[in-house]
Amino acid sequence: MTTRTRFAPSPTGYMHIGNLRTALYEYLIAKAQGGDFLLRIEDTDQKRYVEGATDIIYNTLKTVGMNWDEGPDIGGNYGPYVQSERKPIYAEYAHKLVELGGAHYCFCSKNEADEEKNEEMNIKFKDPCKMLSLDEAQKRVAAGEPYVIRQTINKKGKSKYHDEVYGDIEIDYDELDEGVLLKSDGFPTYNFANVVDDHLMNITHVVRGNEYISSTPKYNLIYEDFGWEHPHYVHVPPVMKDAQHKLSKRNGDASFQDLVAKGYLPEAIINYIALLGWNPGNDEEIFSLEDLKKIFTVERLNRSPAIFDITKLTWMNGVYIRALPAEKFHELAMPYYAEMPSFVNLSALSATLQPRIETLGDIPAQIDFIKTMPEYSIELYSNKKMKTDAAVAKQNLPAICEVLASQDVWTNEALFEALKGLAEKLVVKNGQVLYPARIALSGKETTPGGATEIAVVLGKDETLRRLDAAIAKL
RNA sequence: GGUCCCAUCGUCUAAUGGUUAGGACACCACCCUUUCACGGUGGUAAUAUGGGUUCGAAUCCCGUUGGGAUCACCA
Repeated sequence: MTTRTRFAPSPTGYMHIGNLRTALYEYLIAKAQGGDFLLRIEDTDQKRYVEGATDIIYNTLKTVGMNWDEGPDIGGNYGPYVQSERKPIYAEYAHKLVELGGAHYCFCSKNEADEEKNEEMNIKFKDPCKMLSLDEAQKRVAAGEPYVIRQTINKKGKSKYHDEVYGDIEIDYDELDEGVLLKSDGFPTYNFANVVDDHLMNITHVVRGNEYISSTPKYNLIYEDFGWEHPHYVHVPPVMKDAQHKLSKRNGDASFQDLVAKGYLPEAIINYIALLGWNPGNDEEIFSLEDLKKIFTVERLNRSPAIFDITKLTWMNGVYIRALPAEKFHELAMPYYAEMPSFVNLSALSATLQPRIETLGDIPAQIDFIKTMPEYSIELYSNKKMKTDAAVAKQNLPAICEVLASQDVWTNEALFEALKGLAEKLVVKNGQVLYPARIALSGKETTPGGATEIAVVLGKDETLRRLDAAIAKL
């Protein structure tokens, strides 16, 4: 039997990191076995539906390269793959479950059910409708009375099941709630739809957040009542924002698209979140999606929650940026160069930036001095280690200007040799030439690249112009 | 509150009864160096707690503490 997993998000807004990680694990479990990964949209709650949310799901999955084998857009043998389009199926099975004794009609209003509950929540809802005979209930249904279908739980003792991550789970049947399976609007709840769909779609491994651990026995009861085999369960711990709170889309944190907008690469994000709750068992930590497909195993999934650490993601993103082919990095950086003056040598700029940034979002702060020289104090020329100050600058800048003016080959190597030669001729340290030159060209204490690299980025004309201005300022 | 789950450096984690408790990020120091970064070397830093079991416990068992989840006509 081929392994089949599904990613079953509800289209209620942005795709957050925890969701994406669950999708990743689902994808990897399927693909590690050469199985199928499918996409199912769980839109049974019309109130929470957000326009455009499904597109975000499609786009996110596509940009990270997690292609699905079956789904709403591409079809498959087990469709439809949108739950709202499967409404008649759930109704059919719900009524069947009533016949089978696994559920019953309930005519209580929502409020009646709520009032039954103790404020301490330790009294279970005792549904009076459970006492109705099937005959009588069916008559009331036929008469058009509004109803829901609730699960019937008569079993006693302990329910047991095996989870691939948490091991054996035992929960007393008395703890289980006789929840609503089919709502009065005819839509199923998650509790029912997921069971029916996972069975009908031949899902072999159900991967989901560990908040479902305690309701899984209810689902198993439904599988049993229908005489179906239940799938393997892989419950995964949550991704946390801090020790107390799950990562949420509120508070500006970590949706996939936010991170991409901040200049994180999809490959780095995938790599990082794969390691949030899973490890390969050795010290390696840089993995492409293809690598992960080969080495992923559920045995190495963790049981405890993991805090999302943007600092480590940022480091990892830097690793990915540095590993990029120069042309590819240049292409990604281009949008950030939109305002650059025409004299700028953009490929030289990319070359100096690539080893120095960790996210693409770092670019603007690095290149701000290029478009316009910042206001700066001549104090900037002072550097103890380089043994320079404004006086040294004033002394050396004219000669620097002269040497550079006579340079025809405008490359980093050539300029560096020329200025090093000048330092030798003047019998000063390299830094006493290069440091003032860099300040004169940038007006900043730290810059991406040294004096000669910046000169190459600025081009000869602009370089000489800035040196003249600097001399005048001194 | 009932039930379920979880607990190793600040963070992600390794070590499935025997290790000086390992790695990575971050942090600090040094080296490299035309500033910064990259790269290199080194350092600070953890088994929540109390009992068992055992020759030996981070590892197995029980309690405590702390955290999380769940108890919706949300998923």
